[in-house]
Amino acid sequence: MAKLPFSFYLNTDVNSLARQLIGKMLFTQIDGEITAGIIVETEAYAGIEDKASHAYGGRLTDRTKTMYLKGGVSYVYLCYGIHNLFNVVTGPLNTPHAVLIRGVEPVIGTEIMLQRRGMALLKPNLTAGPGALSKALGIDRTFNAKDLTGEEIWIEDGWDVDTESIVAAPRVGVGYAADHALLPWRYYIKGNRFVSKPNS
DNA sequence: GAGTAGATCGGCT
DNA sequence: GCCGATCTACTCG
Repeated sequence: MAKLPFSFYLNTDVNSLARQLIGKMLFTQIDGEITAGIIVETEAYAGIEDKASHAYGGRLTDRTKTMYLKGGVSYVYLCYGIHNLFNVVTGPLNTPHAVLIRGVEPVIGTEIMLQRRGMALLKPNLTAGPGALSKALGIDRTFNAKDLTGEEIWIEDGWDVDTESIVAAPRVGVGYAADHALLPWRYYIKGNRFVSKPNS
């Protein structure tokens, strides 16, 4: 097992990258406690031309400026005032492409994840859904703009998922994006229990 | 099990 | 002021 190299994140094709991230292992280390899970669901957000993206039309604010960074850092932002959503920034500098991680399957530190979520039993909803997985892995806004090859959060190779097990479907919760809402830019492992609810 | 409301921050119209 | 890349708790059947 080795961390994915910096060059992995510089791919300019977000959709290709979103698909490649399926089956990878996402790690966090907080106060010496390591938790990790296999990525089973992602969504691609393609820069300034994607109406569902925060960077649509070149929008640049304190929050979204992270997306304009060089690939290989995290973009964590607050949604609905409550949930921290974790994205992987990809592509070269000033190309605001990002991949939203929507679901992981717990592998390492399951006890710690349960504790963070205040749950007693391991159920799929521990880490199914972007808000849920962030909380389980201990990701909050202090992880924004972190180097994904560092010591606090990183990604390694995980499962070998064959192409036929990866399904492409429309993205979730972006109905407002009009003609871009139906693009099949959501990817997930067919039949996996930790894929978020709507659809699957 | 399905449907609805509440939580609560950043960025628009 | 309203709505969003959401989740949970609470109601009613």
